[in-house]
Amino acid sequence: MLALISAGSAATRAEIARLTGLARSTVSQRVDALIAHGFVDETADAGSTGGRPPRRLSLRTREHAVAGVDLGASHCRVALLDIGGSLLAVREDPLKIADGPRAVLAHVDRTLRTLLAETGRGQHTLRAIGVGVPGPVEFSTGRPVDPPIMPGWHQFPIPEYFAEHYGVRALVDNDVNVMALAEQRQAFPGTRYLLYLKVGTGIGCGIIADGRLHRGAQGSAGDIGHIRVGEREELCRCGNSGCLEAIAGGAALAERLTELGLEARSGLDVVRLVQEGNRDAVRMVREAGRAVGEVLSGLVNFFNPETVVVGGALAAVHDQLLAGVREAVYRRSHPLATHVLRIEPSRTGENAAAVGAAILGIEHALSPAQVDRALLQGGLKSPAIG
Amino acid sequence: MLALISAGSAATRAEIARLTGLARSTVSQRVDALIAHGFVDETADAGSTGGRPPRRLSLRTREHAVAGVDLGASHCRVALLDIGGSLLAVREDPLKIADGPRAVLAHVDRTLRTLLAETGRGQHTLRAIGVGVPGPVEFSTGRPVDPPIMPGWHQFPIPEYFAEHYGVRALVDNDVNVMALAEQRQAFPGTRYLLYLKVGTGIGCGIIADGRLHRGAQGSAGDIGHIRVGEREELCRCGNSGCLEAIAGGAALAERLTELGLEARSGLDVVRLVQEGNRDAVRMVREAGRAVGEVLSGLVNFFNPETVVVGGALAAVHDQLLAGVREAVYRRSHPLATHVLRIEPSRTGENAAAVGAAILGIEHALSPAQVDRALLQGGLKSPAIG
DNA sequence: GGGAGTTAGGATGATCGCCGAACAAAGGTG
DNA sequence: CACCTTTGTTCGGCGATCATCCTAACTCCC
Repeated sequence: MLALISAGSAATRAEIARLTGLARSTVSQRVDALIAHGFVDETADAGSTGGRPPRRLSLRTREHAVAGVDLGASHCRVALLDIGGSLLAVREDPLKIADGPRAVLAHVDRTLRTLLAETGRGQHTLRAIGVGVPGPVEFSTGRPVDPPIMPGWHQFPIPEYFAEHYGVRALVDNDVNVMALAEQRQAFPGTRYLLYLKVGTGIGCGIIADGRLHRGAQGSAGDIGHIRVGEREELCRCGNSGCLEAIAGGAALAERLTELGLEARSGLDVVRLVQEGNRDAVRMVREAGRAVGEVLSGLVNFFNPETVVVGGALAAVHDQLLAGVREAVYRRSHPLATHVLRIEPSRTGENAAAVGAAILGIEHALSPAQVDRALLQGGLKSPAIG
Repeated sequence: MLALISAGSAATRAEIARLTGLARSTVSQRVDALIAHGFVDETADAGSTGGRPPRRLSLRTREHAVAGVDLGASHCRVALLDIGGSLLAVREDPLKIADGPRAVLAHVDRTLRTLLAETGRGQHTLRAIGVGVPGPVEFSTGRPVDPPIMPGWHQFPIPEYFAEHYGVRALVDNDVNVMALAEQRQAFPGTRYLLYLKVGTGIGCGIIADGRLHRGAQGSAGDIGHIRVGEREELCRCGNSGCLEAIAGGAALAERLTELGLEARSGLDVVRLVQEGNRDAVRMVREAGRAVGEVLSGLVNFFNPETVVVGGALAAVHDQLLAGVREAVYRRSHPLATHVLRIEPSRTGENAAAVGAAILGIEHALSPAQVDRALLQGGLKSPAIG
């Protein structure tokens, strides 16, 4: 009872009927229920096309908000979206994730309350929370699993924390996964097979297969930072050598530029140098692109995606990076797989992870099961009917 | 109206009710319909457990057969299975696929009629045909797409051929895909994420994600034979160098053994030499295993499967091959991904592709949509009722 | 060997979701 | 102003499912 959430993309009763194939009467019945329970609003009439003008339906965005939390190694970004997917407010603060879950989540809690207050939304309008973390997570329980850069977070029950404070479900996933989700849902809605490559300090990959996130058996899918490139011997912090991350990761590039006597502590510095036209930095980024492309060419053959999106800090200089990536991929991958393949820079920008996390929350809140549950419970703040 | 096909795994009415959560009355009603239309048989009572003994239900295997066709570069294997998945008969003949679709399909047609006759099944009992071919296929239309070793097959409408001759749907897929399907359905039924690695003349990979075949955007997923290994420079027939297939494929190994003065024309000869204890051959297979493992370790990080199955001609010497594969994978892959990872030799044997193709047919024939259609059409040869 | 208890399967009336047809509303068009 | 088009609503009906009750068939134990 509810494929009708297509109202998310705006529709009238008659349109829904045509799209879903349901009888107009049935659609009316269900829409009435949704209106009565405060999920949907009837806005003004739209123009007629020769007959009675339809009444437009829209999600009641004012009363249904969702939060997206992007936790990085040294930052914390919280976004507030309405259930229709519009960004209402964002805030980023520097914050060491190594401070541990209690401190970090308390900060998120404070920030979220501030954002709710600033946008004039009551706490009771929050429907779900999505969280992206920089490490492996068991999605079903929302607990990090041995995350290397998140000391103290192993098995910490993040969803329980938010359930206590807000009484809503929290969905926790790897940050690269939610970025892939944001990119696919917002920039490439028709694409069913998409890879999101994040080239930042480290290198990771979010996988959309058949329109859904692929997390793999243990939820560690997409961990491509430690795939070996060629016969190279660069030492990696993982203990192996020749890892993609140790060759093309932002941290590795910065380190090598420092050895050349340049001022570079992180991937951002590398980007700055490239933008300033430093030839060593440009060469190095292009080289990194080739290394990424070499690994990617294998993944393209294996996975056969329609679209590869390259994001992360280094994607800011995508002219240089993508040139190397494309070069390697088109040289090595099978023509059938590259024939219609698109390799493009990310379009979602710095809010990608926070928005992606929020999308996780939105899709949960709008899932048939959740909506059914809400309807059965007599709605939320239903003006009429119980 | 029909999750009940679990009868495939044998069940009684009461069991079905418990498993599906449906009311016992509802189950009875639907089972009656299936019996009336000849899909299901009521066999003898089973032992009681303290109450009325249940009546066992089983698919009416005598009246519902499915064919699986395995087309190789130089062989053609046709298998006849009943709808329950039991192998009734197989036949393999040498046959050059390069003879073109007309000649090959005519041969399949003759073989299939022979098998039906030999097993005493009428042609009208055939419900579907699955076909595995050694090249890329657009699954939805069942047409090969620029298959390199199948001259004359490009865009040939295989399903139409069988629709004409038998009036049933034919499902055509890449041979590695159907082998992966056979392995997952028969040997690892609980595994949701599985890779099937075929190491034969060439090297390919079938992918099961979330329990279903992953074919990718253009249906070319799993084409890993031309992923580059290290910095090696072996020339490959694809025009590139360092391809996995050119290093570890059976054809490449045979060629190199020939250069050493040994008698080896194909992967089978390599296997024979290894079994005879030839040290060069053993070393070479182990080396090939390491090359395969190096590529596989990347795929394991990326895809995070539960199980990797190694099949194909060279898997006959899996002691040597798997040793190399495991060595490379456990050295290079992330612990989280390899923690519960199993790397095992294929269990399905030489009938894998034919049986997998037949499974494709069985699952089609038992899909709710197909069963509904059959029920609406008044059954097939229903003894009573119309 | 005959009840008591247990489990399987069948029959019946009620309920729920959905559909189709008729109808009312609201606007165009000549 | 009559007539058409399109939208949305009302209402009776149909089919699938469920809960309940009932019968069948068997075990176990006194």
